[in-house]
Amino acid sequence: MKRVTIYDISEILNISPSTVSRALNDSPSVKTKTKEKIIEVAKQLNYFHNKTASRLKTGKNNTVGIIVPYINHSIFSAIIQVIEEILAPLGYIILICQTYEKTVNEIKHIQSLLTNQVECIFVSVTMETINYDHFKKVTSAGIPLIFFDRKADIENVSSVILNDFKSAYKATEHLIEQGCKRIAHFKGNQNLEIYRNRYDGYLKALKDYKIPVDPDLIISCKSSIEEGKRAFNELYNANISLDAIFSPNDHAILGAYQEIKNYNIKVPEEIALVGFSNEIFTKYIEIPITTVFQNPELMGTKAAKFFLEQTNKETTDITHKNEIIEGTLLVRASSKKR
Amino acid sequence: MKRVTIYDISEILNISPSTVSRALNDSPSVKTKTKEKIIEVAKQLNYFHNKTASRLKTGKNNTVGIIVPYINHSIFSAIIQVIEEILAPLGYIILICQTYEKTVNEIKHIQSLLTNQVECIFVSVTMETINYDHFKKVTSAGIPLIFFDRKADIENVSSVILNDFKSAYKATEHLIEQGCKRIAHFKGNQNLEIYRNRYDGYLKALKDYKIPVDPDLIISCKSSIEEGKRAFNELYNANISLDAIFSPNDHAILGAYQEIKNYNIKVPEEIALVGFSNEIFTKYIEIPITTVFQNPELMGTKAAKFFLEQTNKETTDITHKNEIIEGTLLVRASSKKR
DNA sequence: TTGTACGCGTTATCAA
DNA sequence: TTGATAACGCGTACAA
Repeated sequence: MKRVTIYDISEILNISPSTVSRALNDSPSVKTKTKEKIIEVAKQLNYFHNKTASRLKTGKNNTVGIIVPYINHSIFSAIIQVIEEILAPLGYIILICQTYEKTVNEIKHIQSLLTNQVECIFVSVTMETINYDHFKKVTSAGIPLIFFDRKADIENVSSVILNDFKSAYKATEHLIEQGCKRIAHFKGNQNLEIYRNRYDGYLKALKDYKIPVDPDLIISCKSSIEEGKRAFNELYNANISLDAIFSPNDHAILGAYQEIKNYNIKVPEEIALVGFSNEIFTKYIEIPITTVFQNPELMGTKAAKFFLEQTNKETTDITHKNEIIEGTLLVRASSKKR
Repeated sequence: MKRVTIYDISEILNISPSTVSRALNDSPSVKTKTKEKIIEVAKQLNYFHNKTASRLKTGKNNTVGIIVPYINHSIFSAIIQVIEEILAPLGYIILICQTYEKTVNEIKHIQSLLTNQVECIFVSVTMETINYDHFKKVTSAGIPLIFFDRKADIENVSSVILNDFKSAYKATEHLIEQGCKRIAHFKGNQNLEIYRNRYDGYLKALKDYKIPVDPDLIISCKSSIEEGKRAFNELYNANISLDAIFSPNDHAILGAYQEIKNYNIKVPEEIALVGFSNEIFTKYIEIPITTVFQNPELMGTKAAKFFLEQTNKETTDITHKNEIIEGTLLVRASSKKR
């Protein structure tokens, strides 16, 4: 099926294509009467503007790309939601890509977005990524690169991340204040800055309150219900005494909770629980779980704003902003011992 | 910043742009040696392919659009996830748009996707939409239009939806089998086919089991926790006796549950609850809620497959498929009386 | 195996 | 206010 072009319209009306183009762009230098005629015919022919051609000509693309590990994970979908909400009304098109935590996919998507001439790339890096060359390609092409939630440590980029260290510190401190002394930690993938920071926040709080760090209480654990079950069972079967668990994600703490319930151990009296992310189930579970609210809406808003500020600036030199958002500890029944 | 083009490469190497183009497209008719030289220089110049130009030239766009009410609602994000998973490896770019349940946004996005020359549009229509002219523009432009979860009743489209009627019937039947006789229904927005069908399924089950339909038990309710609370309180304050609630969404049943708990009414003994959608919290709540699993992964997969079948077909005539997926009733504690 | 020449659909520039 | 023309960057038929 042949698409209708401005030439088709111009031929029918016996006017030049340039006038048609002007009319359809609502240029003031076209007589209202001609404009009306043109729009009328365009409608009749079911014409629609070819943005591809217009992009090529003008160089203005009105497109941004977002790369996340999984778009259906609550924090990412919330952030994408907000970015779309802000940019779509301004005429931007949003391209989305998923990495599934694989660096190869990240590289492919960066490449693809560059060839698509996007005006900005928003990224939350994978757990795997240790080499940042693909990101450098973006900045050296002069395209704004904005990290959210998880960032790569490179020059000339903007970022909006959570104060993971402080949030984890507050979470651990809270457990200590509840009287807990044997606080286990489900240590996340240390490739990721966020998990390193959450781990460090945990360690620092223990140190500040002069609670010895027991390596037996620190167990590597991925972000899933199954992993949380496994991690708790390892501790349980090894007969390691503990009175609290701080998990850097909610899924693992949910898994642990289910096992704890199986063993008829009381929460929070015998074991207090704190998670991270404010997943919706933490609020509605039998014993609501204390967790850290990351404010993804604010993250998305800031990220979008950073882009708009950069792109609207007349000057060519790009300014970079790195913002750290404070997390909010939501204290719920799973940790309230006092 | 001026972007690097194949002309820049061709000048440096003193070869024609066409050879550069061929080399970069890995054409077999370019000597390996020249190819290598070209790729080398391209790398040095940080060249990347301009898909906009190539699209204009070839007419092949490799882009699809997805329009949903909210991308962060679990069913939609799950479906988008799967569509991306299937199409991205094939080289497709995914454009996403949110309507926020507003027809005006739907119209704007359809228009925008058309001007973006997408090869296919996947849509889940808003609750508001009653006029389908904007969808007809898509089909008359010869672009595949594929509905998922919620469809518009028009010609020449494909769709993948749930058997909402049967799922609601099964849900209601299950309550009846548990001995419930006064089953309330949180009637959803009847603009939406899915809510009409769920309502009809409820009515049909009552009828088949010869249980009188009591209008007092049918109360309009939107999909939110607050609305569920309101709806339950209306029933409660009006002193209407009931022994079960079937809600066509999980959020409202959660709201109702919270109020029921406040009143110290026993679930499921005094009131049995059934929701719809298998939101994650239904599984982990204190009393797990019986609900209908919609299998969004399957919906997304089918939708993507429909597109691929159409687009890979050599013939120009488009075939349309309308698939109805069966829901699965997940029976949990909130309705198990026997 | 490589080069020449043109066109995809639009818009910007200049002239009328 | 409108028209003619060139150009955006690429791909391809055709020629060499």
